[in-house]
Amino acid sequence: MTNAAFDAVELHRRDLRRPFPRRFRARLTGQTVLTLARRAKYLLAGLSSSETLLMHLGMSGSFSVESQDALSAAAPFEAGLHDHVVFHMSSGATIAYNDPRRFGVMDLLTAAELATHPVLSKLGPEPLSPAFDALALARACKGKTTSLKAALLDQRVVAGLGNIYVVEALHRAGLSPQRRASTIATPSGLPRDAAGRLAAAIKRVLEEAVARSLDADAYRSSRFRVYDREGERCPRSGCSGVVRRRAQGGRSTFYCPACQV
DNA sequence: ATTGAGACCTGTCGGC
DNA sequence: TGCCGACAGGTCTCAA
Repeated sequence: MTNAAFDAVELHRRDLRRPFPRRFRARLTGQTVLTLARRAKYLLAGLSSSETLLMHLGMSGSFSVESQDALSAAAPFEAGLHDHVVFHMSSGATIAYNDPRRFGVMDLLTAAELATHPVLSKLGPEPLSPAFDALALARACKGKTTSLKAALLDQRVVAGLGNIYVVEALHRAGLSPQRRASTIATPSGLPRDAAGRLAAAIKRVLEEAVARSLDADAYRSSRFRVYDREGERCPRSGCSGVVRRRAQGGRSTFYCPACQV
């Protein structure tokens, strides 16, 4: 959608998780999208005004795109339930943001606000980038008394991991979700073996997820190795453990007590 | 500063 | 069938 401009913007509420910024429609209308990027779980659209449209899908947000030829004067776009924002683009496309739980976010940031953003500016490395490795992970976990599970969900340690992929990566690495984060590093922040295994497991889990997401059938039918598999046999070859579930920080953790140490 | 618990919302699913 | 509680892939805030 780069190079398309916002011809019109419909706003059907004044807030999602937070209020929309002041003059949201006026500031967006007429602007051209020059760049599209992702950082952690945020989407960033760079605008011709040099502002940035920041978007987050929360838990239940989604975008749908209707092309020009799917719509007509006789049957124009009609916002459905939970279609909170609708973008009418100069390309003819209509883009609707739907979000039943409204945990999503949209904001408009000036270049200065983007650079100093209290969340964005503190995000950790992208897990699939070379900057994320055993050393980076060890440094970030050094001295942390919290659990490995909580540390990996902390977007300042590594950016973009959510509950499922943290659970999957910890199983892949053979590390207990309850284990103290500091134990994967030496006191000076150098990586122990566990840090290398964990960094590699995170990359592998995400690479596989990306590959699956490119195949609609594989994606729909896909399940995970331990997530949502309470009571099933541990999938690790040679392990005869049973997957357990427990609450950690209010969210479900799935793990094998036999092979995750 | 760090940490853990609770809050924010609506929809869906399983059990009675 | 309908009702009810538990739970959902994410942050943020607050209190210790």
